[in-house]
Amino acid sequence: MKVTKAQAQENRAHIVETAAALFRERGYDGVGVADLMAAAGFTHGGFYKHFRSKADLMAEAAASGISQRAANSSGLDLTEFVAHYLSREHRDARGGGCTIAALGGDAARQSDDVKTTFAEGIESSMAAFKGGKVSGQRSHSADRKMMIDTFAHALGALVLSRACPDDSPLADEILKVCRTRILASLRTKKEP
Amino acid sequence: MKVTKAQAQENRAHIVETAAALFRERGYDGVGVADLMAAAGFTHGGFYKHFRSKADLMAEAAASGISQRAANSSGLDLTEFVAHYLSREHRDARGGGCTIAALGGDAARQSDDVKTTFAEGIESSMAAFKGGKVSGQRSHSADRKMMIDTFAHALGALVLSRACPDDSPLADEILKVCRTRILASLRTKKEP
DNA sequence: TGTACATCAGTGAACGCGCGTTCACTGATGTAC
DNA sequence: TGTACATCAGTGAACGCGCGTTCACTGATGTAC
Repeated sequence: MKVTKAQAQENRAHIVETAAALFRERGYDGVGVADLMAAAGFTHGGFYKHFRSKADLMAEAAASGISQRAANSSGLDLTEFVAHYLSREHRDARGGGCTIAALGGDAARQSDDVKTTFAEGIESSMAAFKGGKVSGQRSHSADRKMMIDTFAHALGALVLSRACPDDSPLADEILKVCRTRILASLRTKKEP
Repeated sequence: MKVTKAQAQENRAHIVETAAALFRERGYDGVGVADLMAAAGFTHGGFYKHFRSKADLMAEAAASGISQRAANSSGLDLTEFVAHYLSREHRDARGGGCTIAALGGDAARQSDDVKTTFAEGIESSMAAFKGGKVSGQRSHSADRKMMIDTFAHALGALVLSRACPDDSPLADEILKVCRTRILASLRTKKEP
């Protein structure tokens, strides 16, 4: 059962995307190679025709997940981004959501290979906003600082909210309080 | 080899504390029952004389880790807390640091039992500050909102910084930018 | 206070199981002539 | 264009290994008389 070169490449990409979603949902240790290949529609043996090891795929899936997300939000301004990022929908859809929020904690325990992927992902996510005008900030440096701060703030709110039980009032409270405050802070900075 | 009732209780507590630190360092899946018992100075068989299962211990270790941290920072005001929370020392000492930052992402994938422990931990951590005067906020509700927001913000900065490679300039930049901004924001709110 | 017995924290071998990885095999694709 | 052969993506059984958990056993502690 060989397959067209083009088809093989497509299959590979499909495995990476499936893996990215499953990893976000269940964590790196929560997804086995066999699980993953089955979810992508293959048997597990073929895995090693595409990847050297599971660790290899982890780095690649992280890169894919982050860049896909960056592409999705490239049209938005920071305000719109934050409003969606801290929505209940995003919080409850871990598999389809932000890779850094879903796996950042795990990344801290992974090899520098994976961590480098995350760092690059953070930079390129910020670059996606940098293209469009972010705000009325005076300098490039102030702009960058504001983005780092806003990302960290929103990420923390999402992680904290997700650590609470599913129907917990605290989970919603965190989301709402932080959304309001971040948006207010963005408004203040915009017209100083 | 039986042991005094008091000694047994002490041993149990020691296992929980050892587990809390190991889990923070390596994640729930990164620590085996045998590892853990060896680190605490025992053989693995005795584990089930103290705990029903590994999952049981996970919830208990989370509770222990969070409450210990809350006790440690009960003397500080929010400003001092944030300054330490976003220090390089805290970022690089995951095993001894904040349980929510280290395991919050993993908690999101655990049972509601563990999540409930985290939610209670968040509440009790805030209560530790509520005792001392947090700020010049007018109302109880504004006070609480400010604490939730500040916790989320600091947590996000820590998680984001830890997701970067060990000597990455970005890791330090995130910490510094967010520390400066959170402290500035606390100052603003204090004297309105 | 002293003796006999039950208790149970801790030991270490053993269990079944699922994991990441390897391997011989298949058969359509790609290539050489 | 047609034929013969090499390639290699995908299959599915098998591998060794470490995991969480169980179990028969030990012997000092706690208890009953």
